[in-house]
Order: sequence, then structure tokens, then C-alpha cells
Amino acid sequence: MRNNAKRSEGNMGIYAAETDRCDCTVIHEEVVEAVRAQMPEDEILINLADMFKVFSDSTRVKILCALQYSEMCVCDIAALLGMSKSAISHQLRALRQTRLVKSRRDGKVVFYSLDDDHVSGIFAQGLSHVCE
Amino acid sequence: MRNNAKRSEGNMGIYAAETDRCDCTVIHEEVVEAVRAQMPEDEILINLADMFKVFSDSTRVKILCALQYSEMCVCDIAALLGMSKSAISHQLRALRQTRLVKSRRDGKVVFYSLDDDHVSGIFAQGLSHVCE
DNA sequence: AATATAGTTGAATATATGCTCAATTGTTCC
DNA sequence: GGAACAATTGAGCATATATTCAACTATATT
Repeated sequence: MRNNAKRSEGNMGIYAAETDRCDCTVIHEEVVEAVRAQMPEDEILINLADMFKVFSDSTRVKILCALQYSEMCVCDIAALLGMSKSAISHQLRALRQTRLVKSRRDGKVVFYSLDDDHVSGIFAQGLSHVCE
Repeated sequence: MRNNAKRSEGNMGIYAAETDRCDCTVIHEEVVEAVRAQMPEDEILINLADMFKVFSDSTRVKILCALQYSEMCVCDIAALLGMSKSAISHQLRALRQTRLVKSRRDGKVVFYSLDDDHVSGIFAQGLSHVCE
């Protein structure tokens, strides 16, 4: 599910300000309004979540990690991870669509490599948290 | 689904080296072995993916973003995001279980705040990618 | 052309997940 | 104690998603 297609975000039309769309009393209105004023736009945070979603599956993480060391073909990635070519190919498509990897064909073989400088930065930041 | 409970990772017992667990010929064995030698342990990459999974939902991202500015109670977060208290409470539980937020009760009200220094770093790194 | 191999794709399946609803707990105030 | 309100929880539902399987495309070799 892409994060911008949530059910609760239906068309509210002209009525109902944002603070009225729930079953809640606003207890600390000043805090809420101050935070609201400082928050980035909704769309940015949705894009951010969608970006992290790409990194939220261990197969994709392993693929991205492997490609940091060397470009690899589908067979090799599949062998490295002990998974089917089909499974790897499906995930590579997702990574291609989000512009994180690129491919080049050499005869029958398709080589994949990283296509985004931010990947290693995001990786490093995440690892520093995971490894305490 | 936690990333370490994948179906394909069933018990392979004593037979079958990792490179045999798939339908693939290893085309570039040297590359595969070199990459395998450099990759972090499986468990680390699984934990990494699980960590990113927490950030992969827009509701959780918005909550974490909001808490960077101020501690807030459940009602306020619900009002801020235009969602039900129940939905917010469910997500806060997930964030509590992963040690990203902490709570303190003051009478009837429960205040939540960030409980991890890495959150803003991960946020900043992600935003720099999303915003190009 | 026929065969073999690398890779892709779509459908199907099993599992995961975010929200709603209703019930419940914890606290304050009367 | 009882009413009111903040918050939590579990079940249920709708949707998302990772892998498998089978069929297919693309390229190379004979």
C-alpha cells in the first residue's frame, strides 16, 4: 500500500477542519498548533515513509548491501542469498522503479549496480542505530 | 511479518551449501564469494530491515516527526493527524516496543516523547534523499 | 532452425499490517 | 461509589506484499 492512499484520508470536502476529523478533544491546542506549524508538508512525510519502505524488507536490504561491493548479475545475487532468480528479479524491479539500482545487459546476462549516492549514507545511518 | 520468518528460510539441515539453495548457476563465483565475505551477518541485515520497517508507515513517521518538536499526549497527536485515538495508540505501542518513544503518565493524560537519539539522524538522512 | 541459458512477468497464495469498533482500564472529580 | 474522560486492547476486516510457479522474452551457440 502506498502511504498516500490510506482509507481515512477520504474526501472531507469543505467542512471539518483537520482537528475535527477525529474522536478527540484537543487538550493542548497551543502545542498542537505550534507543532503543526513546524511539521514538513504531508506529502514530504509520505514520500519519506515510502522511501523507508524500500529498505524495510530484508531481501532488498541484502541486495542493496551486496551491490555496494560489486555489480552483480541476477543469478549471482540469487546464489548469494539462496533464493530463486524470480524472487530476486521481482525485488530488483522494485529497486529499479525507485531508482536505487540500474541495470546493463551484456549478452544473456543483466548486471545490476547501485544508482543512488544516498544508499550508502542511509545504510550507514541505519547500521549505527542497529549496532547501538 | 518480521523479516527473519521468511518462508524460504526453512530448515535445510546438513546438506546443501548456501549456493545450492536456488535454481541458479553461479556465473561469477569469485565475485559472489568476495561479496559474501564482506557482507555483514544475516542477522544484522535482518535487524536493519526491521528497523527501517518502523519508519515505513506515514502515520508512524508523522508521529516521530511531531515528537521532535514537543512531547505530546495521545489526544493531541490524534487531533494533529486527524485520526482516531485508537489508531494512534496502536502505532504508539509499536514505537514503544521498538524503544523509539517513551511515555509518562500525568493524571489521566499520557505524554509521549522520543526515546532515541538516532531518530533525528535517520530522519535527516532520509529527508536529504527525498528532497533531492 | 533448434536448443540452452539468463532474465522477466503475471497470477496465485500465504502472510503481514493498519484501521475500526467495542469493550476495558486507569484516573480524576463530584 | 459513580460519572466523565484519556488511553489501551483484542478481534475483525480490508488491503498490501513477498514468494512461488508457469509461461514467456532475449540472447547466444550449435
